[in-house]
Amino acid sequence: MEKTAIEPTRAENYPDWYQQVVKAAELAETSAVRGCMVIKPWGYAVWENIRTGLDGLFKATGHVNAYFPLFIPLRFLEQEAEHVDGFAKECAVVTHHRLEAGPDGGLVPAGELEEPLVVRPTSETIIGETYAKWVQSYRDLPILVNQWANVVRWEMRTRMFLRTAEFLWQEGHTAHETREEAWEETLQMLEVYRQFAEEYMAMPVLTGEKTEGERFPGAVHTFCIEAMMQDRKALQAGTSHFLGQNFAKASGIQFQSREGKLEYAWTTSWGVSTRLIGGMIMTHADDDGMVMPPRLAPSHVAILPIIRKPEDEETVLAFCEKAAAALRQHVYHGRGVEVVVDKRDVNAGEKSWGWIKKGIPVVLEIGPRDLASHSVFVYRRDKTRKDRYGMPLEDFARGIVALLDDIQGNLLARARDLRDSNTREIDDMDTFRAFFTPEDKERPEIHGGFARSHWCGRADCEKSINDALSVTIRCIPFDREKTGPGPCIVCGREGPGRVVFAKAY
RNA sequence: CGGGGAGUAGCUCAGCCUGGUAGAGCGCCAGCUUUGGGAGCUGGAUGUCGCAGGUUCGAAUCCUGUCUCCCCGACCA
Repeated sequence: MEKTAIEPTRAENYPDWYQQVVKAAELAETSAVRGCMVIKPWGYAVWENIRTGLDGLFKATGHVNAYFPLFIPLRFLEQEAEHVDGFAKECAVVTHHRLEAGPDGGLVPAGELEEPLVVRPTSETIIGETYAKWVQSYRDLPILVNQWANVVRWEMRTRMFLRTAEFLWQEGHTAHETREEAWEETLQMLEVYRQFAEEYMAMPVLTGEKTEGERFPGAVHTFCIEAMMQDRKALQAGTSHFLGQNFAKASGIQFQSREGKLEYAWTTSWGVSTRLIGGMIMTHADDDGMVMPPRLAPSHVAILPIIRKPEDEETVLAFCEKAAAALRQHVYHGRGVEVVVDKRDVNAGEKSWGWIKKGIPVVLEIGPRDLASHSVFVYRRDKTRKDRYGMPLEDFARGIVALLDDIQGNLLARARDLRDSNTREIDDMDTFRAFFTPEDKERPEIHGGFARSHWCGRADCEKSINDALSVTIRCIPFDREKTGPGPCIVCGREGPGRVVFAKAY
């Protein structure tokens, strides 16, 4: 078997493989603070690209950015009962505003606050308070604001990018005059997420609604994009919430309507987080490390000068710079093609494996022999190292945008194949149970996937499956009705159509 | 927060059961060799053995506490 850059491989130990990829690709590392990670430059650049891409889509749909406080007065959180229940158990609370020298030389908190402040786990309440002031009349609506921020949820169990105590995200908060308008907004933003996931991340997603049990605390309806990872588990990659008038009532967002009556606004909220990076890793990375979809890759092309004799150095480097300059003239989806010429004085193998592990879409090797033929030696990250080929620089440069698009398309197609080939319609409990049970319980192999089965709509049936198999309903697809009615996989009562069951992150 | 595993050189880990004052491989540094690709040889540097107490003449090793990481569970983006 070929030696892989990442050990263990996905098949050997998926969770461990994931950790090793994060490390080997230099995306992030653990920090001195429990549950919090340091996002390293290569990983942060991915987040910057996610932000730029999404921000453009938000602006295109009429949204603007603003910033609200990190600290939320405790009483704000208390205003919406379900919301409190949902977040109370994972809040970091600030109770003091000063440090004083303690008896044994250390520092101790002093100056207790009259009212504790909660580090935002999400901002519905503080933004609601603000909107209440902004909104007087129907003329003040809609409010279409997004915030790029960090939030803190004191999680019991953390995992790099997928669940950390502090994470970066985007939260959109909108207020509308009518139910219909808020409803449309909720679905519009879900569609933005779907488009972003598929077109930018090359990560195919299902769209649909969450069941009551999986709903955002305080929301009336929660919609989601749901992706399948390479271990066939589901990842909730983004959510869009229709909040009805719940938060408007809690925060007092009222306005005088066209008829002169005082009414509560209809609000929505929607968000995606640095978890998307975890999704990208588990969708595309392989046993040699990260595989970056070109549209979000920090850099597109790494050029490795192959210098064997000192006298070749000058001419080879000059040709590498020439190649880089030629590539940089091309524009890839609104962004100049980004090229790194890796002149580091480390050995060639380590250098090229370094870029493979980082997942850069294309590696060019350029040595003395290429100078004469004016050509480059090309490796693309979505193919094997055996598929490398040489070609004239001019042709390569002319085709770079098409090449990146081809890689992007390949990654999406590959991910879609994996998902589709591991999605099954299942109509009886024995098959369902077998689908979600590993053959080797001591060392569970990769198994399961998405099961499209009938469900009667009762929380009891959902819960019994979760209790027995750790499988949950990931989403109720919008096209559910198309599959026709059928008997619930658990109780046999008729339901209106199939829903998607899976193990989840 | 419950169960399991682990923290020893930059990295991966051995040593711990049966206490005697720290090792290997990789990486790093130097020299030579090699030269279309994760190189070879020779030499060298590197550790308050996670942290704090305790037992002991003596602790990486035994005991207690504590912190962190990983896996499973409950909870969650």
